[in-house]
Amino acid sequence: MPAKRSELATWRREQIIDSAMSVFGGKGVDAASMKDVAMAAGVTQGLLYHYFAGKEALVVAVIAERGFLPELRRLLSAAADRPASEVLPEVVAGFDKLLTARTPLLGMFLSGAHGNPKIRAGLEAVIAEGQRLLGEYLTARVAAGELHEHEPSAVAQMLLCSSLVTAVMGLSSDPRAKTSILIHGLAAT
Amino acid sequence: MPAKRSELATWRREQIIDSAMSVFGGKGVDAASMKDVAMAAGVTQGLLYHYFAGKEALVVAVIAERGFLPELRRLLSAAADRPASEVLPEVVAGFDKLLTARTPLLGMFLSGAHGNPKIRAGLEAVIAEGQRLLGEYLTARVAAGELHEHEPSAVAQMLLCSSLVTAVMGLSSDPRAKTSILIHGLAAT
Amino acid sequence: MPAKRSELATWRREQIIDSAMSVFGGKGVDAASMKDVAMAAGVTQGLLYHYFAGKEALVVAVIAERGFLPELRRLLSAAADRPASEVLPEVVAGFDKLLTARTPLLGMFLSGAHGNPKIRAGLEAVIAEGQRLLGEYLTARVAAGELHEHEPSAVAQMLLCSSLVTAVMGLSSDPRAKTSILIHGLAAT
Amino acid sequence: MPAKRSELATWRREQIIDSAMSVFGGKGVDAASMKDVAMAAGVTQGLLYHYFAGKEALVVAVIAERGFLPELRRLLSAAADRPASEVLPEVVAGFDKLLTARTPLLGMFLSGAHGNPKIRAGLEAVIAEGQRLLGEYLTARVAAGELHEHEPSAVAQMLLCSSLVTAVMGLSSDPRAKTSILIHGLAAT
DNA sequence: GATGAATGAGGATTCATTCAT
DNA sequence: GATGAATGAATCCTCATTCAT
Repeated sequence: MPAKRSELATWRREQIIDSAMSVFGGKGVDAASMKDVAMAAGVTQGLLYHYFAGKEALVVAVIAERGFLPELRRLLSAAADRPASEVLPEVVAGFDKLLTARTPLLGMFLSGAHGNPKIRAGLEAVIAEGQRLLGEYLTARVAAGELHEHEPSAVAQMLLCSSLVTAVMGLSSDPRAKTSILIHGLAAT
Repeated sequence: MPAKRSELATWRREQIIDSAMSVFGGKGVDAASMKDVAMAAGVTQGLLYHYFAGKEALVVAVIAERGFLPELRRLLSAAADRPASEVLPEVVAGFDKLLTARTPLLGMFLSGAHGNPKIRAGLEAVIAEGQRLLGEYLTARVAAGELHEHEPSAVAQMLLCSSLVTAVMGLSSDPRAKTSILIHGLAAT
Repeated sequence: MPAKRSELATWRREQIIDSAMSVFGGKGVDAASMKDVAMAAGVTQGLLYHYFAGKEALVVAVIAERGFLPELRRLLSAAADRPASEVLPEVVAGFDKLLTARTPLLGMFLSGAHGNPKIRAGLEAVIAEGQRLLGEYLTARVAAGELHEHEPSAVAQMLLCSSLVTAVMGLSSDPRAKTSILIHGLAAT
Repeated sequence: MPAKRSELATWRREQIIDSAMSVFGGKGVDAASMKDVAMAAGVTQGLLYHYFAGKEALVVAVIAERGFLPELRRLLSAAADRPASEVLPEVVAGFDKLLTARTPLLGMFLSGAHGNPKIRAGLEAVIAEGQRLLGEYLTARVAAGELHEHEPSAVAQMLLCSSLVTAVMGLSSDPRAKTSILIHGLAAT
């Protein structure tokens, strides 16, 4: 709780966003009321509207400022010259960790993606960017002669979507098994 | 609209369930009001409560009577003696079709899975059952010598989760590419 | 459950009235729904309206056909030539028993007396009649020289009202103590 | 309608409680809707829930803040050394006046005592306390030699219950007649 | 910056009643 | 006599939002 006025303001903002994320994530965006958020943040309802134009703006702020995208980019900026057998398990494990570390946000995506276009856009961005970045890496490995020609988006989908669903549903994911199968295939001999 | 009274009653029930599925799927379970459902079904709100105990009961009825489970079972009861290279693409394509054919239900799962335990249970059942059935088939193919030893649940997750997410998000899925990669692997040579 | 049609009809009527009395008494007239009554009677809602014009008519029927009035009259038709010291305790004890024996009806009076004029009328009738009958007896005893001149309605009120309230509230009543005090007075010597 | 904000708030609260008391008393607690209360108080329905958690909380507030108990206590704190022939008529007349002065509250008790445990508790408290206080006084008069040994609760019941019922039913009560009979008895000579 | 009183529309649900079968 | 499908109005309550203080 900083002393300076302007710092206190931004601190309050962050505090509200954090509370909003956990409340929205906990009960679902629709089911959560602004009163819930206000109480969780320890402020009055009125103050919420001092910092955010409304509920939707608060949702957007949570996605924009707590979204997975920046970390996802860093995670998938895999060194293009390291072998897939090393990089892929790392990437999948990292993505799993990223998702489970911020389950409330994932809950927001799950519950709000349908009705709220803003939330949906946030979810779509994550998937599209993940698919793109992972695809780039795979293409590079094909060029390097490690992997043979294939449809990179299919691999990206299989990897990222399974992480997404397992995180959302609380299932266990096994990055090593998945990547191993993908690289060596299932066929005998 | 049948003539006999008892038939009309069951017909009404079905009609309400269908309307509920599309309304819930369209706006999300939380955002959709019982009034919406009533109007979509062309009945009064009161009648909804003559057939269903409440909103939740209606949701449960939609899941129970329009759920993917029966068709999923039929779909995945793949002949254990046919090769994976044939069966897997069929299964994935079939699952894709099954999901996209009933997008409203998928929307319900997406929007309601978080807050409503009943919906979540329905979604979990679909995933668990799919994983189990597909796993059984793969194990049989390992025994038959077509595939080498592996973790079947990892394959099932990659296949089914990617179908799930692509259907939900309206992305395109390529069953043939996915299964081909899984069987032959990505590694060069 | 009699065989003949007309008997069955009257039997049903009684059955409905009994169920209505206990349901109305149990939850209060307002809080009890016609559905509650129908279920308690083991009939459909529709049939209720075959026998009674509506909820109010059912309430009136319960009061008219299960009311305290007939028994109250029999009870208070005390032999005018028997001494008050004998009659009064009998009467009060009898009234207490009458009230507690049909608590549901008492509950109806309590909960419905205010809003529903019909119920209120029923309650007023019981009180007025009790006051009148008891007053007559007391006047006779004054004439017989057993009691001195007094206001009979005051005695009736003290006796009957205390029975009413104690029955309603589930308190214990002591008829012998009350009547003894009334007859001999509280004053020392 | 005070100027300061905090005063206005408490004023509103009182105003709502008053309106609630008269509305609940007028139509009965069950029959009266929150809308009725809101209109009577000249506020919107929503505001009711700003001040009170719900209908029941409002009922409880009315009983707690407008109940008879405080005044009843003051009334029955009769000087233990004054003779019963003086005190008793005063007390009964005072109780009569107290009850008739706040008929709406009495109506609430009458109509709501059955279903609502909170209301019932309020009514029971009034009766129990009245019985206790009056009993204490009578015991003191026995000790003073004015009255002979007797069951005080029987006297209290006869006095208070008859006042209660006559007030509820709008009957006339004659405090002097009642107390005179109680003190001197009915028996001739 | 911060409060909380106030609003008005909308939510799920219940209910007495009717009527075709 | 009996059924139960159907109605529409009413009920309690919640919510996002505004604004004077």
